[in-house]
Formats: sequence, C-alpha cells, structure tokens
Amino acid sequence: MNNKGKFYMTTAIAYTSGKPHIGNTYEIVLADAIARFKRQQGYDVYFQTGTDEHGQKIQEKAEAQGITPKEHVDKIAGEVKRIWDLMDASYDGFVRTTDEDHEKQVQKIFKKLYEKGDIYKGSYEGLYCTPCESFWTESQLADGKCPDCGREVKPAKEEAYFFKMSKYADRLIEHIETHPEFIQPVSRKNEMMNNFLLPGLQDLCVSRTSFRWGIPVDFDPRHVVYVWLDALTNYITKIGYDADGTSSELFRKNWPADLHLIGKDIIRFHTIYWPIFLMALDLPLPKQVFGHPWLLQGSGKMSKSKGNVLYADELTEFFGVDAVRYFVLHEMPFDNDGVITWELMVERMNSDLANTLGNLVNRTISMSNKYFGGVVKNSGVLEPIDEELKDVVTKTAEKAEAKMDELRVADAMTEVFQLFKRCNKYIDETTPWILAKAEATWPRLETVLYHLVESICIGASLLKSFMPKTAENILKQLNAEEIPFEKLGTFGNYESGKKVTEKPEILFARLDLEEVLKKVEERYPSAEEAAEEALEEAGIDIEPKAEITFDDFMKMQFQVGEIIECKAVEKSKKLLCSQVKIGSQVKQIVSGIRKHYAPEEMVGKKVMVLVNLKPAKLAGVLSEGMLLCAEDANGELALLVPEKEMPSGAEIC
RNA sequence: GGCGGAAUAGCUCAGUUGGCUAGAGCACACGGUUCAUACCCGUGGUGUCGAGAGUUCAAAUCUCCCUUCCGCUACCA
Repeated sequence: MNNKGKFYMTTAIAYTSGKPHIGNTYEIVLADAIARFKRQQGYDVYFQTGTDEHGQKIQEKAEAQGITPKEHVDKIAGEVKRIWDLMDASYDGFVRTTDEDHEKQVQKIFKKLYEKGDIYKGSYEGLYCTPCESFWTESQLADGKCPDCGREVKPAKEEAYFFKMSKYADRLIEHIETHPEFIQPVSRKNEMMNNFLLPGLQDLCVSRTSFRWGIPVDFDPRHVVYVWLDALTNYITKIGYDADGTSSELFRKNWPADLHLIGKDIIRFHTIYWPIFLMALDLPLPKQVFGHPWLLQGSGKMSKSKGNVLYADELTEFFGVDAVRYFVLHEMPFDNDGVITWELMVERMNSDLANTLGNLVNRTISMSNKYFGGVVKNSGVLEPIDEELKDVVTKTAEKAEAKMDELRVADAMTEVFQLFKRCNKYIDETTPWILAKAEATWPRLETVLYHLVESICIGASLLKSFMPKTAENILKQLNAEEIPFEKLGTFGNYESGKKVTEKPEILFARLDLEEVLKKVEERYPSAEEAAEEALEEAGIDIEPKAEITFDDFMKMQFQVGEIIECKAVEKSKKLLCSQVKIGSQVKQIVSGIRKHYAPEEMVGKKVMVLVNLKPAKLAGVLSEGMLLCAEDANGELALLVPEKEMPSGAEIC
C-alpha cells in the first residue's frame, strides 16, 4: 500500500445525557465510511471519537437517579461505545472528557491561557443583565446600561473567567478568507462571518460556579471549566498534547487535524471558538470542519420527548447493521437534512440492497454452479459488449474517489451501485441461459461469468468502506480476496479457475412493508402515547435561581387577563401583540409565542398575566406586562389558564 | 428586523461559464425475459423549470419585483 501521509479525523464527542439515537449514530457511520475509505486509499488514518461527560445536566440526571455523576456517565459512555461498535465504527481512539489525562491537560491549558492573559477573571458585579442572562465588560456597556436591552445591569453573585475572543478575531477572519475549504459546506461560512466575526466577537465565559460536575480550575477551585474549553480540547488532549511542551509522538504526527466532522448545530464552536483557542495555544488550525446535516425522523428533528426516536440497535434488529449503514449514508445528500422512516428503510432495503445487489450476487453464483460446478474460468471469448461493462467497472473507483474527496459519501456510494446495475444489465445483454444450451457457446458463457465475478469483486472491494461486512461476505462467497485500491481500475484480478461457494447466501432478504409496520406497531406504542410517557418519565430540570424572600414574591402582581384582541407584530417573526383586559383596564402585551399560537386562537383566552412589570419596547412595540407560559424541553409553549372560570382581573396569589 | 439559501416530473433531487427535443433515482404502467431473493432488462411524462416583468438571436440558467419555504442571527418582559 502506498502511503499518502497521515489523516487525522474526529467526530464530535457525544453528550452523555442519554443513549444516542440514530441521528447521533449517523455521524459515527459517516465518519467511519470516510475513515475506511481514506485507509483504502493509502492514508495513515487516525480516527477519534468519544464522549462529553461534564455539565449541570448530567449532574442533575445523576441526582434524579440517585447515583453519582460518574456512575451515570460510565453507564452512558458504555452505551455509546456499544452502539458505535455495533455499527462497526473503526475508530482508533475513544476519548472521555472524564479521562484523567484529559482533565489534567484541560487544567494546564486553562492555566496557560490565564497566565498569558487570554483568560481573565471577570465578575458579574455591576455588569450582569439578568433578563438578558448576559454579562458585559465595562467597555461593552452603553451609557452604563445593557447594550442589548438598555436596562440596568445588576451586581451579581457569581464571578467567572472569560476568554478574550476579540484578540484573535482578525487573524481568524483572515484565515477563513484565505482558506475557503476550512468551513464546509461553504454556505456556513457566510453565517459565521456575518453573524459573529464581522459584527465583533464577544468574550466567552469559560468557567462556572453554579455546579460542581466539571473539571475544577486548579488555581481557583470554586470554578469548574465550562463546556467548550473542556469539550473541544479533546481533539488535542487525547492524542497527547501537553501544554507544558512535552507532547507525544502521536500528537506531533497527527496535529493539525485534517477533518473535524460535526453536526451543523455546533459549527460556530468549531469554526470560531476552537480555532481561537488553538491560536492562543500557538497551535496550527484544523484543515477542515464539516458540519453535516441532520437525519430526521418523519417531520421533525428527533427528540426523546417527542417520542419519535429511533435507535441504531433496534433498527439493526429489523434490517441488519449494513442495511442501516447503507440507509443513513445514502439518505444524506451532503448539505440537506435526510429523513428516516420505516417505509423508506424498507424501500431502500428492497430495491437497492435485495434487488440490485443481493440478487446480482445470488444469480451470478447460482449460474456458476449450475453451468460449471462453481468453477469460474476466464476462457477469453470476448465480444464488443464486454468493453462497455469493463469501462463502467474500471472507472468506478476513480469516480467514487472524486466524490469522497469532496466528502460526498452518498454520491460515492451511488457510483458503486451504478456498477452493480451495469452488471445486471450485462446479464440481460449476454443471456447466459441461452449460451448454456449449446456446447459451442460454453466458452463464451465461461467468459461472461468470469466478467461478472470480476466486476462484483471490484464492486465489493469498493463497498468495503460503506458496508464492511457485506463486502467481506460477497468476497468470501466468490472465494476472492479484496482487490487493493490501486488495482480497482484494472480488469482481470480474479484468478481464473477458482471455485465460488456452492450455496449462495441471501445477502439481504426482501421485506414486506405491511409486516414490518405491523411488527413496529406491536413493539412500540403509538407516537403520542410514547411522547406522553417520555414526558412523564423524564420531567424537566432547569437551571435553579437564587432563593427569594416572601417580600420579593409579594412585589409581583399576577392577575387573570382576557385577550380581547391579538395580532402579529409585523417587524418580528416570533412576536404577538395582544390587548388584554384586566378588570376595567386594557393592557398591551407583546409575547414571543407566534410559533405556538395563531392570533385568532388567542382571542377569548383567559390567561395568567404578570401585571406590574416595567413596560418595555419589543421590536418597537410597547409591552406592558407578561403572559405566563410553561415551556418544555423542546421549547413548546403552553399558556397558563385558570382551571375554573374566573373573571378578568381576578388576582392570582 | 439583519444576513444568506431554496422554489424543476407523484416523491427525493441533478442541471456546469445562458445554447440543440429539460435529466437521474424511487414509485407507477406496459412489454420482454427466466439464471436469480416474483428478480432483472426495455419502453412510457403535454413537467406553465413558484408568479410577473426585463436583458438577449437564445434563459430553468442573468437582472428586477412578488409569493412561499428554509438556515443562521437578533428579538421572544
């Protein structure tokens, strides 16, 4: 194998709040296909994945179960690993952010950046705007007030460490502009530039004192390192980066990373904060960050509380590992979200895997056995039609490689399936069953079957990155070895005279959609029930606020209000402006609930109103109070209404 | 509200620097075939290329405007 150099790639690390669903699993399969293909091409690949195990959410999850956070993350990390292994992910390194060496390095990095002056200790004192949940540096304040909402900023109870993002912004802008391949897909580049870099970066809070489950700041142990400085650094710590300068051989060989594969939701952190952290550490930047789309189920993003979650291990029970790998890779066309449903899964399984591929292998082996006792001989009786087959077959590797170089995995796989389709056509063109009738045409028949076996071997070798077990199985049935990558462009690798297996094994059995749906129905309660169950089961934890006194509480005045008029606020996408009758007076209240309520359905509702809130302008419209809502983990809102009929103006106490 | 993207066959999407009768896969229909997992091969679309206007010998492809969706962001008292 010719060595094309090192290739270090990573996935994002999975957050250990719960078992990863098929949407999360998609990322590891995508990464694995890329890693395997790179290896096949001759790169020296180091492929890293892992788990992100700190944070308040995890602390709370653990408390709710009556176990320690460590026990909780051990369990979930084990689950993640089990699923990654089930999917045949060929990772070389698995990092956990609770690994001792990771924690130690994060502390060192934190200290190093602090000593360098890039991290400074700030405090919320006089600088925190509670409603905005934002803190500001002195220089950011507008007339001593919150630059966002213009209201007073308050002294706060917490202090925190901040990272000076702005210091490196110019360098980052320069880098992004001179390296167009850095952010993929490119459409994301503009979003980052226009929304964050060009308007000016704000400093990032990198520590917390409100929870304990994190890496302590060693020189100020009341603080734990907050998420990104902890999570992102895994890409260097696990391969042996040392902030004191004695980094490992592995690190020196592999850094900078060639590819960070992440979900599109965390592009900002990987293309802004992470490069800036690296600049602060005087390390080179990763060559490419690819924010892949999401795999959705049905109509919405998968989430536990919606009850529409599919898990990799359940899907593989129905379809097998490689069919699931095929599906998730095939349905993701590079920059659009893909959709997974049981119907689509069955369709792909039947048409692509069972019909096109499975049946091809099966009919080829059957004919070899039937006509020649399984012996595949290249008797060299050629016809012009053979050239067309060879042409397609020998060019497939090159085409697939071109697609893979652009990370277009689905397209690369499609190229491989073009090869199999061409083989099926070749059988029709050469009609082996007619050749079999006369002894005179047997040599031609031998050649035809040889061509088929050879073509399938090339196809199977190319399939290896995407569906490793299937590729192996096909080659085994043909009694063939994997063809090295550099020979995939040549025809005639199969050794003439070898014997294929006597009984072909069905690679993918056709499935009946009705039966599958029936089984699914039996196994899973309907989506609605599941959603309810999930909600009840999980409950929701939110960030606790400081205790208040009864007097504080008594300052707030709540009343029942009747909505007598409601319309959308024109300048905004989320706001509704309601006229609310409270006793004898009418207040105008603006609320961010347009996604959840249409203006007409608001009218007539009696709702809970915080009446004595200081009026403020929202999108230029005056708002004189607040409608109270309950919010679930997905941001779904529900207005609070009295459970018995009550007059407007009734006090809520 | 700011920035950006998209609207093409029933569905998912390709359509390069404007140029021959607008394509692929799936689904569907018909025909052929039988080695094979009732499979494979072939054939079949009068699609207002979102609406309107413009530039041009020529526009799905460029310009303007409108409509609708989507992404990021701000806002969401």
